[in-house]
Amino acid sequence: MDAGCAQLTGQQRRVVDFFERRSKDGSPPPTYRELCREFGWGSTATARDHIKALVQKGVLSSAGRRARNVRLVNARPKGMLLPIVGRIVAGLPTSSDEHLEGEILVPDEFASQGKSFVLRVRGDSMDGVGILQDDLVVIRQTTNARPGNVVAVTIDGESTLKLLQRVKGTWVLAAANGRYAPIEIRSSLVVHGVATALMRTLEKRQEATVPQLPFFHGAL
Amino acid sequence: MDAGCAQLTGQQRRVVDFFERRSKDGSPPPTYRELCREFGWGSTATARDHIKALVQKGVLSSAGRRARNVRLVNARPKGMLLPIVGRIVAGLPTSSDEHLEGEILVPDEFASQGKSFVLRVRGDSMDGVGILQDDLVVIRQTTNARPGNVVAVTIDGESTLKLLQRVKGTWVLAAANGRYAPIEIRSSLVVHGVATALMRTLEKRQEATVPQLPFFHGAL
DNA sequence: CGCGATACCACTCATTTGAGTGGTATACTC
DNA sequence: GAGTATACCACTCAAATGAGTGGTATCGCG
Repeated sequence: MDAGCAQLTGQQRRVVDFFERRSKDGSPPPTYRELCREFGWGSTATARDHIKALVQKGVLSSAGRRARNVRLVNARPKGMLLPIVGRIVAGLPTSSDEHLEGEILVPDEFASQGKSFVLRVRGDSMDGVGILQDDLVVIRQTTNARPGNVVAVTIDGESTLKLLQRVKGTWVLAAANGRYAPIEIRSSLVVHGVATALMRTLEKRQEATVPQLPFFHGAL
Repeated sequence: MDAGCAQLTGQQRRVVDFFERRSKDGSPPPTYRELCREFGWGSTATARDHIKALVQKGVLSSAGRRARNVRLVNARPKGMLLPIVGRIVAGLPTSSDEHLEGEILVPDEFASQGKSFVLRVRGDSMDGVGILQDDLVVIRQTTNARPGNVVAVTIDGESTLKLLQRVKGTWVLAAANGRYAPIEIRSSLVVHGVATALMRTLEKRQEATVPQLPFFHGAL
């Protein structure tokens, strides 16, 4: 995948780094002249030579004679913004913005494929598998699920997370918690999708009067 | 914060949307002429008028006479790439790339301030508070911690997560799990930081022969 | 040594581009 | 009805820009 990257020369590496730095802080791609200024070159031909070489190596791409149209080939965002849903009302949760709490950036590893949304967990029915109240759970909208999956369902108007199980030939929705009885599948029920990932905030940030650890030995 | 956004006219809203679309797919900002082509305008003056109005309203920004230098004011990445550390060896975990597993994009909400890294959890010592084996925990590197925080520490060469507690005037590192005894603070010990967030993959994606749910009622 | 790749230079040129001038029409407000 | 903001137009122009030509120097390879 990154085969060509190893074959970059030192100077070429530095040029790509410059493109990456620009990309990160939101600046448009540099012009030949801006590259010259950055690297102290005296001729736009030098900049063009480097761009040409890097395009050849597949690191950059450009098309046609347009200003600032050189870009990094692998400039994927590595994540996607998904809506946070507080409660699933009915039907598609993303279409109605009734209980939308906002958006959150979910890493590609957690929601790469298919339409997904983020559900804020209510209740403690899943704490047996480490899913707690107020956790954010990424739900991939799908009609397929396998035993062992955590699924988001709406049962008789109320929406929760349940563990999908197969017991003696029948499908059962179970809470991962002794205090709730498993539900056999018969009532009016909507499956929204399968839980693919979980995100939780552990520490409320209050930087007020924080005590210094007395036993701290210094990590550097 | 978004006070000015409500005062955009319909057309202005459409222009900003175009900038956002371009920004998302990685294209450089449009030129006056590209805007004209997009909206069917016949004069670059029209494009300029709109840009000028939007800059005035604080939605866009531009500086000087340069090609494609108009950009969205709020085009933050909304997340940051943090290294995933498999095991903390000694000292600063991020400096040595010995046990680096890669990088992951962490939402701003989870690691907005201070230097942080991501630790992969080993062992079950924290499953009492919903932190399981193989979870990814965001650690904010700090020398400050409060009772109740989950901290990443290295004790006698081994690094784990512990619950920081204050018991009868002494500091104690406890596991959130009955099977481990709490550790009083005296031995050689390094605090790496405080756990601020948690991320977990719930479903291993295997799209092979997935059975259709027999009870599925159709969420569209 | 010749060959190719890298890494620069000076200089030119057609196009692209931002920015300006001046004008029209509509809508809303005071 | 005057004033102001929006939303467009035609036309112009200088600066910015990508791209080209031709040249130099270094380095490693066979």
